[in-house]
Amino acid sequence: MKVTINNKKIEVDENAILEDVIKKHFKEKNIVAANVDDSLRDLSDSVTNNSIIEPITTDDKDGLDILRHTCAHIFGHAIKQIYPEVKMVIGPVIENGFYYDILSKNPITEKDLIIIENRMRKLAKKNYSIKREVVSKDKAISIFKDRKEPYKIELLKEINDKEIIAVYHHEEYVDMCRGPHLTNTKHLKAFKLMKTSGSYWKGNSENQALTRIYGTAWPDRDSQDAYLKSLDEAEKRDHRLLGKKLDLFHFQEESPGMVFWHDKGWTVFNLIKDFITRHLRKNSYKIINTPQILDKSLWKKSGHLDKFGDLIFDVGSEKKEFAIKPMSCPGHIQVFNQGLKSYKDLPLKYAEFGVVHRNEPSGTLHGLLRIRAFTQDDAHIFCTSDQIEHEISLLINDIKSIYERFGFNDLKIELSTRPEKRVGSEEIWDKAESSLKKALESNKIDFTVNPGDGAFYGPKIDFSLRDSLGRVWQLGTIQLDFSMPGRLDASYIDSDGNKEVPVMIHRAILGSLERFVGILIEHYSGNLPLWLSPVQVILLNITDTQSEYTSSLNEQLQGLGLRSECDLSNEKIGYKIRNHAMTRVPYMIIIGDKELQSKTVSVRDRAGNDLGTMNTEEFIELIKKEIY
RNA sequence: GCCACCUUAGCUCAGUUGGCCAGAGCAGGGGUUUUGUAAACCUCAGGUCGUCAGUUCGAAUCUGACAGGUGGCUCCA
Repeated sequence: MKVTINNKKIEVDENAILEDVIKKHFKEKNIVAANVDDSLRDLSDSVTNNSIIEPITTDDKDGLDILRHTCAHIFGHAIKQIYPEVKMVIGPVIENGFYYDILSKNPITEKDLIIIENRMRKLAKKNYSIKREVVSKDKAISIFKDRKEPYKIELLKEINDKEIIAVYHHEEYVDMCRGPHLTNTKHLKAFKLMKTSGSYWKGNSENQALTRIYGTAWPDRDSQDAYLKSLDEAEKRDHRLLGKKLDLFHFQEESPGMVFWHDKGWTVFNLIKDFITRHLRKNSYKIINTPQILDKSLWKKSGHLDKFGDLIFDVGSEKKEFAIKPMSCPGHIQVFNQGLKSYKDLPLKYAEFGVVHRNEPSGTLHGLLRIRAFTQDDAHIFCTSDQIEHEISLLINDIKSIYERFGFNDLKIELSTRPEKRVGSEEIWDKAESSLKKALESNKIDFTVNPGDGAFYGPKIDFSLRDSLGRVWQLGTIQLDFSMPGRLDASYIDSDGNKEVPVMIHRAILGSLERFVGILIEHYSGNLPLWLSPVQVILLNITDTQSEYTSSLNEQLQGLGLRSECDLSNEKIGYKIRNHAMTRVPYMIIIGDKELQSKTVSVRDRAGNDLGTMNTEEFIELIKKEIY
């Protein structure tokens, strides 16, 4: 029998298994599986004639996934030894580790995690062999019947009769898996159970509630430590923590999911809002404002009440039933409907910093990132179907340049198509989806398609960005709507004098301004760029002798429109520097007798760099340059 | 909304198997100090231990309900 290894034909014994062949030809110790003719195989598999064999190590993505998958099995092995009555559900690999869903009568607490983890460690240290066995579907069902694992049987029932079913024997524990898996537990050197969570059978909240245990696993201790350290780093950047430390905003229980903005946070919020407003003015948007509360009949007509009624806050008044607006679009159509519109008026762009309220389930709330009242940088473009492609092209480029201004260059763009719950005919959806696709393609944009993820009224393009920690945030959205204008009686007169229904494009660039502030805080770890810093310069005197000069400099800077403050308190300079560096003020100016005499300033930045002594004019030039 | 966990001074946290007036650091007030590049010193004040109910001679500590929060799940127009 012959196989190809390293581009060389090699003679091997009949009945040889992959492990034997690989061990003979490769020195690496962390080989966990094999790639045979471009498919992953267990090392215990037999060698097939004329195949091309490559080793897979824990340094490979596939090898690491195999290690993590086996780690999930070891978790199963351990928990069944400790709690034999637990039912195993599924245990897939995820980013950085794995999880296992189980059904347990008793809650699994953090103490249990320690106990289970210790048992896993003990099992891994035994360096036992993991045995793969290929079985028929009936055999597999009987195995899991004996083991009293109803969920495994349910999963088996869904598997095609012809598919190969493998079970893996971990001493007395048996799990089912497509594989491949480690052949020995000796490769499991670094793993940790992280947390528990609730989950549902098949991810459906109507189904049986299960317990999910998350774990992480790595080829060695160092890479695990690096991962755990990166989690700590992310925690330090948490916008909720920094929001408190930097005095930006707070939440309190009388208004769950709604922000109390403090002056510094509100300054950042308004700087972002002003920036977007300038963009709107430059691009012929009309900036409007519509009521917070509208009669429920309007929401009924728009279709929102039927689809999203649970998330709408109700308000009663006398005999009328109102709803607090969860979106601005119906309001914008009311403005459009005032006065007769001609095709010459199109495209007509209405923008609003609309404050919307959505009664999100309590469990979903998360700082500024998921709240119940937020401000959208929302706009609706009324246009003809011929104008769609051009308008979408403009938007795509606007969105990209705005993200870049805030320091985000790594974008991800997705096209979402028709969902199950939707309004409008199939023809309308076909047309809508194809115009979005054309706009993306003509701009040579890389995008992925997200089938079934569109809004109920039309398909959409979503813009996500990656922050400095590599996390992805969905922000902007462009949504085509061929339904709502008609439902709410919007129309224009075309060039032939006929009444036509306009197309509406919903678009948001930053999405929720509140959420965007949260993302910015985490991206910059609180060190906002100079143009967004609530306080840009802090002036510090050394002793009382310089207070007057310090105050007059402060007034001078404020007069130029800079956000500066001074700290004349009776404290040592080191103390003042520390305090203001911790609140992330970009520039500190230190003024002592030397500076007073020579009419100069001594400049320091928040990172601790001493920028030396300079004239006030030089300093002003320096920061003006940085602001833009 | 679902599962688990958390809630002690403005903030960050101690508080031993239930036991006299609940502790610390920082922040805050008062004083001393007039200070040169990331925390000067002294002193004072701060809390119905998330809320309500229960067990107990006695509850921050044990039990239950509720509220808010945290991590996920579901959801996210």
